Amino acid sequence: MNIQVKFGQKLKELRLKKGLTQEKLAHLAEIDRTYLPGIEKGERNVSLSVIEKLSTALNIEIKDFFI
Amino acid sequence: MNIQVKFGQKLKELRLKKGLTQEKLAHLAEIDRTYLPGIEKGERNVSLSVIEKLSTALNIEIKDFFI
DNA sequence: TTCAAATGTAGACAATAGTCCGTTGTGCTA
DNA sequence: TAGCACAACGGACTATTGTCTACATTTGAA
Repeated sequence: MNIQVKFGQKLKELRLKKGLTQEKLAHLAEIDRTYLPGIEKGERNVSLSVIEKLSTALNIEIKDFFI
Repeated sequence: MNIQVKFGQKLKELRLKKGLTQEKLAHLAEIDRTYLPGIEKGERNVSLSVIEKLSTALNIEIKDFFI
C-alpha cells in the first residue's frame, strides 16, 4: 500500500477518533475544506507544512501519522 | 523551530550517520541532487513522496524522521 | 599549494500542490 | 417526503514543488 493511502487512512482514523468532521478539521488545520477528501483517500501528495497543520489541529505529534 | 528545519537537520544527521554524500543519497532516493541542500537547510517544503523516497534510501522508517 | 570531491546557488521551467467557487450524493431523522 | 449535516466531486486558478543546466564555493588530503 502506498504512502499516500496509508497516510490518508491514518488521518481519517485519527479525525474520527477525535469526533471531527472533515469541515471542522479543515478549519482547525487552516487548509481548504475540499482538499481533505482527496488526502483521506490517498490521492494527494501532501507537503510537510500540511502534515504539520494537520498534526497540530489533531493535537498529536507528526510521528503518530506514521506509526 | 519550524518543521522544515527540523526535518532537514534530522535528514542530514541520518545521512551522515550512514556515511552518504548528498549526491549518493540523492541518487539512491531518485531525487535531484540540487534539491537536497535546500531540504537539509530547511528551505524546502517536501512532499510525502519525497519523504518516502528518502526514508527508503536511508533504509529507515518515515517516523524516524520525526522522533 | 594543488587537485578533486563535495556542497551550495541561481535561474528557467514543467509538474503538481493547494485554493476557491459551486454542485452533487449519501445517509439520517422528523 | 422534506430537510439537514456531512462527504465527495469538478473545473478554473495561483502558488509551490521538484528538475535541470551551469557555475561557484568549500573542504580535505597529497
